[in-house]
Amino acid sequence: MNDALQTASSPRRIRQRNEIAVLQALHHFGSLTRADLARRLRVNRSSSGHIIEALAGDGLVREVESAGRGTANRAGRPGVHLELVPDALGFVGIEIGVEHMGVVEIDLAANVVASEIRPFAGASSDVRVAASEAVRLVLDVVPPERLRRCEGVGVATPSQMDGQGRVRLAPLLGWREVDLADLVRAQLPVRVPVLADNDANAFAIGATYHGQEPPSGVTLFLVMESGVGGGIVFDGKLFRGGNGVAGEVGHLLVPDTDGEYRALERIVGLEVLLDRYCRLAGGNPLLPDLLSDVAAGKLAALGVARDWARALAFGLVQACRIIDPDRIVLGGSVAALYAPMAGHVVDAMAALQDSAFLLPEIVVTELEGSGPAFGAACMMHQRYLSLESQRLSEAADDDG
Amino acid sequence: MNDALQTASSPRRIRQRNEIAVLQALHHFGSLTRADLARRLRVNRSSSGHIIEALAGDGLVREVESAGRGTANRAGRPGVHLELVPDALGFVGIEIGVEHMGVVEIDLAANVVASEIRPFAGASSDVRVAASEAVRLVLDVVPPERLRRCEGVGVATPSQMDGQGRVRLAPLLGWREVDLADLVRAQLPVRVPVLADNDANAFAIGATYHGQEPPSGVTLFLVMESGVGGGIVFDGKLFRGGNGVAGEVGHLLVPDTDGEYRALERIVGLEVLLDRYCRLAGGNPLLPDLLSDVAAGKLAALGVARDWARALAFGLVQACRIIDPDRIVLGGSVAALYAPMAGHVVDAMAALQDSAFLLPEIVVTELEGSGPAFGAACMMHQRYLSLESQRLSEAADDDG
DNA sequence: ATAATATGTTGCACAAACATACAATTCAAT
DNA sequence: ATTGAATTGTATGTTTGTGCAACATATTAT
Repeated sequence: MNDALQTASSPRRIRQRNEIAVLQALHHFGSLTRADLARRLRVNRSSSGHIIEALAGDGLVREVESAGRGTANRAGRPGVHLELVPDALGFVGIEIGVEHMGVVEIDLAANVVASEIRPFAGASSDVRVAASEAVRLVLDVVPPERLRRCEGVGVATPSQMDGQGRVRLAPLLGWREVDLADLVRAQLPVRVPVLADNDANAFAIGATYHGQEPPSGVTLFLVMESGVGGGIVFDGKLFRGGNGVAGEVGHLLVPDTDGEYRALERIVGLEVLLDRYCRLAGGNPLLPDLLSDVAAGKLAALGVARDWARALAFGLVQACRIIDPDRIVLGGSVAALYAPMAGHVVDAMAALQDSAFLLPEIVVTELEGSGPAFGAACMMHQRYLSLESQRLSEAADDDG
Repeated sequence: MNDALQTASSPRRIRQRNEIAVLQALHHFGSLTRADLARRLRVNRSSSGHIIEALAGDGLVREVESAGRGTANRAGRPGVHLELVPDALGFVGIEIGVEHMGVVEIDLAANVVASEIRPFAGASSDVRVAASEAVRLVLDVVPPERLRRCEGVGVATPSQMDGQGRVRLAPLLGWREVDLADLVRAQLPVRVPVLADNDANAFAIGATYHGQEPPSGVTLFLVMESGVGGGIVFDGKLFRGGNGVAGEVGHLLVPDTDGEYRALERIVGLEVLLDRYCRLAGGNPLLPDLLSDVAAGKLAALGVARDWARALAFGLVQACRIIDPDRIVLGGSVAALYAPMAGHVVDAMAALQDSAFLLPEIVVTELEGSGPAFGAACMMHQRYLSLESQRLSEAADDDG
């Protein structure tokens, strides 16, 4: 992060780089032959073989047993397909939320191997308590032998982080200026890299990890619950901004129905939404009620939903002018309202912006288990596949 | 741009990479010794020497004659300072504007060696005419022997570009779907890389090039004239967005004094600003008139300026929520209004945003000559110092 | 003057990729 | 069925570029 500009190559770091490129390629494309890899990485076939040999020796890569005969439709000797060894390594993600705490463990192939969610009174807990609770949950979920293979622990919290992963301010948890990663690291029985990040950022990375396509372009990610968080993913990597708080779409100023400007999350957030519907329709509706009423075409529900759509559209248009995403991904429980209102949102966006601009594709993700925890694990997975830790740590740093 | 993810290293490409790292370091820090470079690039002193030897052989780097005795305040043999050979190479930037056309030539040290601005009826000219006019201007300004050393030509226009440098739409020039770079390339008598880009983007890169500090963080750049363009620079590189139209701050929706929201550039743009002042104060004021009236404390002028400041602040706050810049740079003639209104803008921003967010530093640049043309030249300079062209082109591409 | 410290250069070793050749394996055509 | 073309994986030797250690050099401090 600090030497973003000038990176020099050393004689054996070149191999490190190529091994990582192979791991990345295998991760994104599932299974490739040595010759495929040689073409893709622009190296000689023999070099590809050497690199694979080293990775196989480390147990990270293996040959696919019987790849099926479907591949051999071309003349020439068919190549042997290679794949990552899923359980060679593991990565753990922790989400510390306001009401719950979640842990997800993924393997080298980014498959979820274990996960659990547990109630936790985050709003009234000290940071140290939260950290030790989180570590206990990890130890409960991840057996010791898999923990030994763990190559990274990520912690996601609803908080503003500085660039170095310290918590600057977490109003929902009542924390400020704490090195959460350090606390967790100290409690863990194994010595692994621990990083903390914003939950929306983690969620964003997790959402891009599902698809197997090699990440490219700019994706704006929104998590809509009580608040509205956001993250920007650029060519598969997080765009954090100068102070680590980029993508705060929920704090965009958007005109409300009364003409006043408010933060977007104070218009389209869960509580506000239900509160408004309650005022029109009475009762004590929950989100599923609103959704079914919208589906049933009830006027009050449609009115609330239309206002929601208009505010969301305004915020999205603003964000599009700044970062020009080619994809917007909506997550969180409130995102379920998008499906019936998609037409309204798109129409409102088109009406609000200059016709010369393109509208990005907008999709909704279904969030399973703990999205931020999964994302936090993915961030460590991504980190492992990008020139850190691993064998590079064997070189002793003796720089002042 | 396409292989953003997997890059592999070859055995002699490592040298290429290190040579570029040396050139970058010398560019950013002006003059360094071989030992300085070795430390900074984390290579051995002997390797540093070899790399310098090769670069000196190519005439790109030379030893500084007499560095003055100020350096030798430390024990030990003093190092020999090295510097880029400024006139070893050149880069040309062209701006094709609505009313004028500009050319700037810079050298390897990014110093301006030649520049000229010429009137040009861009709004009523065909693309081909514009391209050949631009090339003629280049040939007039850059003597043949320097053109032979040219390593890149950049073209900046007020237009939406796609990711590959094609003009998608240029309403001010009446163009659409043209490969401008290709047209210019075909007319040039020498074979050099030619790239086209948005003028605000070019301006942004040019503005970051002035300071000698190594670029880091996120900078939002605004050019305020009749319209308001913008660019985002992230660790010294442009953030273009998914479709190449990121940073369009001028199209942000901002509440006007009448409560309606409009595109920012339709509130703070030059013509609108003067028009409003005219309505209040009468006459036919120009920008300097408004500026001096503001300085003199005339109420009408102050009122217009305050409205301007409020709208600008709103737009900036919105942009900050999305990309979280640590620096905002204002350019263009209208930026002169910022200095007297800085307090108002900052206060308005602070009032509009959550107190948890930091306010970025806001500065104003003085624009000399043709900013976009200079920036376009800088973009080619930057490209040369970043793993393209140069000796890498000697490898024949035989990939399908 | 001598010691200490830092720089630049030189000779040698090593790592890793490249180039080429060759065996292996499949499809297509005679 | 046999041959030929195409493609993969591996083994040879070569080239390149860096790291390491030693040394001469140049300057400051004692």
